[in-house]
Amino acid sequence: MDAMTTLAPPVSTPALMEAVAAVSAAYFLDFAAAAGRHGLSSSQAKALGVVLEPVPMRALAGRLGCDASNVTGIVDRLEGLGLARREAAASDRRVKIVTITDQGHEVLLKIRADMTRAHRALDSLSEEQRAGLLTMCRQLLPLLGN
Amino acid sequence: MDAMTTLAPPVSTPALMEAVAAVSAAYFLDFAAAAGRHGLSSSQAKALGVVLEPVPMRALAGRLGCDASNVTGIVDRLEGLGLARREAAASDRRVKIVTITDQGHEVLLKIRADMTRAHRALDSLSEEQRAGLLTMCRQLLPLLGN
DNA sequence: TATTGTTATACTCTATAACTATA
DNA sequence: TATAGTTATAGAGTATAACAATA
Repeated sequence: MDAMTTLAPPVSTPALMEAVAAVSAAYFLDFAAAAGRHGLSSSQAKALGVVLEPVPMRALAGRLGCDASNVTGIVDRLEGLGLARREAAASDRRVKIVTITDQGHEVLLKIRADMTRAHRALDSLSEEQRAGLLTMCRQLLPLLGN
Repeated sequence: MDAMTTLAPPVSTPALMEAVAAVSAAYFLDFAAAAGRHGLSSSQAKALGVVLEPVPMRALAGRLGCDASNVTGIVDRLEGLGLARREAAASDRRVKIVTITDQGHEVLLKIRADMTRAHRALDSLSEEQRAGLLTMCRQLLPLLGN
């Protein structure tokens, strides 16, 4: 039994949610700003990260958490910028596979390298928030079958 | 200087970024879904959370990470739903203060309660979501000083 | 019949620029 | 002159519904 365990009491759910919200908000704003500096919307940049591995349009919608009809426009614009491309699937001719291009890969790496504020956001968490995240991880692990 | 501080030093690593990205994506999708169930967009719900304390329009824009011109429409819709209201500032007649209403407070609490339930409903997670959470916990735990 | 991707439609979010009323 | 909020505009994201091609 270490000191951390004794110091991390049953953290209230609100405190835990605050910690996650604080980190998430900082991360999202940072991500959107970094994408914008490289001429992409956050949705486009997020999609670019998903298609690092070739993904069907439908599955991409699932990963982005939006309806399939939206993916058409998002991939249209990425394709127009030369950052991704559609390819026909061999097994099912209804399916189109989205793949990142070399140029897209370069842009994605630049965006990720640009993200630094999220680091500082996590560093600047209050001790209660930090304890909340720690407790969350400890509670989730056994529930996830670990 | 207490034990918590020594045990949880500031950390900045690529693994940490991945963990933050995973938790942020999960949180955002959860938040947007919970807001939608109560008839609000994620921007509207986020704004509602900010104005728990009265906030000038300009400051609200800063907190939302968007241009001030957008806040007009967002608050218009919240006001139309009876969830927030504008009030004149006493010190500066150019300024309008946005405040949450009792009804808005109720809706916000329902949304947040909804998220807590969603986070706890691990059984309903997809395999992909489950894997993402597991990875996040494993990466975040040691970096938090455990 | 069911599924994949697309299109059409309508609403919201977003930034830019111009406007007003205050300071 | 500078600032707070609004309006006008245009581009992008979003869901719903309907459609053609394919399974």
